[in-house]
Amino acid sequence: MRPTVHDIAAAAGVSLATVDRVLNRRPGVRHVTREKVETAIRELGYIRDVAAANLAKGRTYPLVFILPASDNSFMHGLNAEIRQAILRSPAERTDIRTIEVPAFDPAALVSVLEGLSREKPCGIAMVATDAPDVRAAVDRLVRERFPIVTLVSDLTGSLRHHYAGVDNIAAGRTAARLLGRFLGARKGEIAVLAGSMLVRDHRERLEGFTSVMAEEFPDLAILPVLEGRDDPEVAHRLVADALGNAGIIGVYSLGAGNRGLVRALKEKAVDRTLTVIAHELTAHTRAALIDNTIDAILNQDAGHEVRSAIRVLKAKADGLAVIDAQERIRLDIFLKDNLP
Amino acid sequence: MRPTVHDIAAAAGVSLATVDRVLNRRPGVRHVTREKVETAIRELGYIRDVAAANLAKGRTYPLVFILPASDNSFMHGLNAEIRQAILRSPAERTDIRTIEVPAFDPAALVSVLEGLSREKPCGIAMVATDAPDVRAAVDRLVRERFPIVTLVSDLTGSLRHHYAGVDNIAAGRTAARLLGRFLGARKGEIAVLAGSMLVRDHRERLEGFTSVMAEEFPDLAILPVLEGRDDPEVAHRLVADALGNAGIIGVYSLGAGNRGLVRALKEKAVDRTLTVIAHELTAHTRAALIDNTIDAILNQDAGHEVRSAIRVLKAKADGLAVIDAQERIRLDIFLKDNLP
DNA sequence: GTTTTTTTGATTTACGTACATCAAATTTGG
DNA sequence: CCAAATTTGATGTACGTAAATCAAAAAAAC
Repeated sequence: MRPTVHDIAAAAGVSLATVDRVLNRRPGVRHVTREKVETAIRELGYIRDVAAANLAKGRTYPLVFILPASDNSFMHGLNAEIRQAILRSPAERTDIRTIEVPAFDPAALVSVLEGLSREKPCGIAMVATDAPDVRAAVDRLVRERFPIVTLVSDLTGSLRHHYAGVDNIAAGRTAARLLGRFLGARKGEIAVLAGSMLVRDHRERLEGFTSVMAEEFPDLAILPVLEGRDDPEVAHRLVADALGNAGIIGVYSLGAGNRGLVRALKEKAVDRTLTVIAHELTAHTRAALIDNTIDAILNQDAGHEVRSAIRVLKAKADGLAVIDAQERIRLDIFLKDNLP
Repeated sequence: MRPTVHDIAAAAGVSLATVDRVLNRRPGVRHVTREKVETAIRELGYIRDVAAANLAKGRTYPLVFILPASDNSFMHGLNAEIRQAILRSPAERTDIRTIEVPAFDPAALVSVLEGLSREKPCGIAMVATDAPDVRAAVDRLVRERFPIVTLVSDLTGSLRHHYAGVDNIAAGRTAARLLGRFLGARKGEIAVLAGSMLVRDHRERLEGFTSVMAEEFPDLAILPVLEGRDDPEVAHRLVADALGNAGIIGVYSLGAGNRGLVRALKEKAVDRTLTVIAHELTAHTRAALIDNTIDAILNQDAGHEVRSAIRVLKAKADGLAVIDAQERIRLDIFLKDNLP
């Protein structure tokens, strides 16, 4: 049988109350006594029964998710996954609240973060906007012992405990290699459609993409980036215009707004064999992959990201270890054959 | 606050004991009373606190993993992941035992399964060998209310509750499309290295591969399958021989034993531009991907499979729902850029 | 050595559920 | 209508931990 607090007390020759004081870092224990207890804990291999502890504490996990108010399929999906998680709240003892902040607005994000230090959630998940002020606010909260994970978009250089999202540089590199290999020995130009270069994940994807293109596919020239602001209408216009250029043989869409991209491709490129790689599996991109308008989709699974963020925050709140391999968010590559 | 059994008792106007009888399907409750309680449960939205229930029951989950005694990297990896899970046992209240059976030996597997119905584990995970006897044995255990999940290799047509593994037909199709697209417009022959056509997952991968090749890449001819028995030495000999054929421009290795494949490629194909797709990310295939000997690796994550199997078995044992999207084992596609 | 402070022990209640026991109430059969 | 059988209630203990109280013991300060 697994040892309990009683066994520890007996082994250390102290009372239950003292063991409790040590376990829960309560004051009033002499150093030598604390050592005795800790030795007993180590020797018996005691592990606190988290379920029993949470029961006794009546613990719940108030969590806050901070999301940008962006109107695109991916963010809608992310929201939906958080709602699913809220439905599971009773069973998971979580109490999840979402806060929407204007997208790409560091000041707004900072003020929300500052408000949180009064509210005392036991964990914060946030889609980070990359700015020095935000980094400072996050670091401050971490120092106040709030568990924080970044979601989808990271805040490198900050003290956040974990990042629940894909490696966007790797994603861009992968897109480049797929596109390059699919195009074989052909020469030509590549159009790149992004949302905005103000967003870190988009910048990173582009960075990864261009570096592999430059290193390994010198016959493919990358045209100036089209910034579609994740808006289908804007994306449509930009892509439609760009396709006037007959030298384009490939397209990489690294942001959202793919509905517009697909429409432009169907209107302007029926007679051409374009190779197209896009991000995020949505109803539109899925249909386009199936009808061969798109050749491959790179995806991050919003459901996994949300569940992982919750697991990590709970573990941090309890001071427990996380299974790193389990929490790595993988880059999904979908061809028409392995769609879920 | 979440309603408790006390609230249910009060709402239904019965005693705690009666609520308990209803909740735990104990006898001695009149039909009308049972209805009253069930109504109260529904109306208050009562959900049993599984942690408290397990605490009270002193519940553990004795689980059995049945694995083939195969000596290849993938099975070693799977074993390692199960050992990891065993290390987590105290925290997860599991009690995991593994049983090795001779590979590809339905009779041995059946006799192990029959032995289990006496041992009463609360769940069984097994790498299935595809045979009618096995199917029958599994169905028998399912009828005796044992939760059963198949691992890595499925047993379609049986009553198993869940399959923790990838869709191998989709994997084969994906391999074909990747290979076809990478080869572009080139014509030539494709060598296929398998472990054994007696294993269902290998048969399915081949089936998916050949069907996409036939449909979409008619210029590529598939040579007769080389059966390497997942053995590096055999694989090396077969591939080295096959590479005497100068018409070969691509290789698909759908089984294990890739160490031999890689060695053969390095010896015989230095001067040629072969496109190679292999299964399972191991130290050898990873190195080969990085040095461009292999172009893409398809992988199933053994850690995810094991953890998913455990989660599903526990949920089934408790009669709880599983999050389907979370338990879908995805096919990983690795290029050298998105290696973990 | 006495007082003050700090440390430790003993004990109790609580969390939400499971499960057992025994008595009381109700229903059923004859 | 009575006896037997069934159903229900009341109650207590247990699971492993948290957290509180108050008394007792030990250590530190004077």
